[in-house]
Amino acid sequence: MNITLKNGDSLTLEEGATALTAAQAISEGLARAAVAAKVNGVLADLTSPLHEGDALEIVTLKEREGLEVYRHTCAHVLAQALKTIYPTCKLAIGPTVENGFYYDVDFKTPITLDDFAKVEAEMKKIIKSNLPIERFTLPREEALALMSKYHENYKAEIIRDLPEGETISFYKQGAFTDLCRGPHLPSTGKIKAFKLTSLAGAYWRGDEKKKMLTRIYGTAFAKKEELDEYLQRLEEAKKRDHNKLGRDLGIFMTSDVVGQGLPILMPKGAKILQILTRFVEDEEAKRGFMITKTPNMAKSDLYKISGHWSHYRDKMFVLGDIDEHGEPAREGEEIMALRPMTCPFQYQIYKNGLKSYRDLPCRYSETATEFRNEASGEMHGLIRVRQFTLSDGHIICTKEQVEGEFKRCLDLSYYILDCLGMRGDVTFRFSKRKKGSDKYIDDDEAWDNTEAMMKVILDDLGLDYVEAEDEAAFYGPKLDVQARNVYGKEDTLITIQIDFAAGHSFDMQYVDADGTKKTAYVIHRSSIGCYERTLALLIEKYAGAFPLWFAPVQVKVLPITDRAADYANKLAEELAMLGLRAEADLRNEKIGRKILDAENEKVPYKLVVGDKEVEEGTVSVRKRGEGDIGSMKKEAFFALCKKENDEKVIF
RNA sequence: GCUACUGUGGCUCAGUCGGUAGAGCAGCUGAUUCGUAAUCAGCAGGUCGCCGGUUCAAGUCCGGCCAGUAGCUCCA
Repeated sequence: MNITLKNGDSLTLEEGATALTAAQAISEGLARAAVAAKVNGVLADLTSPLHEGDALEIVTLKEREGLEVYRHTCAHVLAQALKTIYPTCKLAIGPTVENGFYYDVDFKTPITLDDFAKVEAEMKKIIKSNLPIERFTLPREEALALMSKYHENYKAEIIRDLPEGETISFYKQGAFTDLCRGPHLPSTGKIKAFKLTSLAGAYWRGDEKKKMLTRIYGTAFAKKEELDEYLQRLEEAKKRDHNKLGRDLGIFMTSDVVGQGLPILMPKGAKILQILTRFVEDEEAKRGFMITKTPNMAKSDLYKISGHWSHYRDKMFVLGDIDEHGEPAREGEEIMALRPMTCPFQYQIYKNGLKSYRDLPCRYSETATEFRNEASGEMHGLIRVRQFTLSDGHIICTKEQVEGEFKRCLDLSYYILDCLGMRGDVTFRFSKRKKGSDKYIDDDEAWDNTEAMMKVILDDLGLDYVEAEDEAAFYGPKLDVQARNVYGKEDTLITIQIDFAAGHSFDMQYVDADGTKKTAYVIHRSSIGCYERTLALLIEKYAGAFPLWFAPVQVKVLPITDRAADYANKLAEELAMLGLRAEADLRNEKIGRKILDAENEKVPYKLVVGDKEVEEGTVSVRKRGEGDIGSMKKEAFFALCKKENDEKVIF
């Protein structure tokens, strides 16, 4: 038979040939490197038989898909090892993830990290025996029978949920058989470098009402060196972790007696946030936003109108005793709650007086502190907290204005991300509802219309986005601007949302040109996101070495002896008068020590001044990352520093 | 909230088999006034996260709570 290869060549093979024999026919090296194949564009086992006219592509570990097959097989080896050591454990699922794989297992008695060595040793044994991996399929009933023979009720549940007519395949290696779609390596001996990395709990089928299983994470690479390099990179990344670095640099702290999810911003952290807040408020004002200052709490009445009382109450800090229906526990008691968002407050401003179509779009914005009672296990440094400050804004406009306003919001966020140097670090997510879920306002038509409207806007902007089901707000779809932390975990930085419901629920209307009253649309948006989270990502991005314009201390003046102390103080004052942030280090220490400390503080510029500089009115400049860049007139340094500050230079 | 791990002076870490704590850095005091990544000496600093239990004796063993970390669920 004849098959075609990726490069267009055709290859003649004997009947019954597999992808592996085809690879062997091409070269022994390719056959050794091969881990899977793509037959007519579909990823398949190397052992899968070929047919006349098939298009074949050999997949190796150089390809992403090859590495995934490799890791997936490694997950099966893990499962086999676990079954050998703990025969009573039940296997759930074992897929690959971005940097490795995991297997969810239901253990009779939970295993601990100490057991990893034993499990890894068993895995090595399985790899060393180089067991051939065979695929076979079964009809549904027989598949169920096989799994019940092994007491694998999780697997049985998966089989029952498979659509009618779906092929049910299994992979067998030695005495171990697992339900799996595949593909897999041809034998276990192909695995060269793997490691079990962590242990965690995970709910069966991601449902917190279902049983929590034990998830064992691991990773695998083509070579030992690559594995070591990966582990090394992970260690390096941890050094940038904002939760460690932010504390070391005196940016924030936490206190047991203050409480979980309530970080305390220290002078340096507060300074950075002040700089960012002023910048954002000014940029918003330039773009037509009106600043507001609304209360941090309100009566439950307000949240009842917004829908938060029914959709969000369990996440709110409620002041006063309420029953399970959210009603006062004692008749007549007034129930207040800290605000989880700003929207309903700004709507009150809109509703203060009749609005004309000439008043729209009405753009409100506020540096707003919000409170959300997150579950105790959710908190994480500055990324996930219970009290946070957001540049929160709402645009109330006509339906026709939604598109233009939406684009303006994204423009502003782009500008801010550019100034922070983060534009290249973000990805976009179009967050939609899940049909039929009771998490969302029940109005299919409005949802369909609004999601379609947002899609048109996103496509028109040519945005490269991923669609995510079941990620919308309860009142409408969102465009989420996503960023990753140092561990690769993704979080939402900025969000722009279209709300079709608020206009109705809050009765926000305007008088149109024809004299009739119409209901307004609302865009919820944040221009920089939550400041605490943004700060966390900035700490990690720059490893604490912030660009000059938002560095808490921009210049450190280092006098060599007491004789230069007055000059150093004067320099710091002159810089302050120019709106720059400078400190003089007047400690009785040698210059080398002062430089070291300033370097560790990650100050962008250090000015070394001694008798010579005092006499000449010069400064000897050290630039962070470059060292001594020579001496210059103090005015020349002021100009250079001011320019870098005003132009918001990013490096 | 769930699973696993962690918690010793401000920071980084020692602390054997249970026998009431040790170092370096930082801090303070003094000396030194020094030219580009750690000057020297001395001093002080800890109810071992908190509460309870076992024990003649607990930093060490057990339980509960608090806080931190990774993951799940949730989410800006």
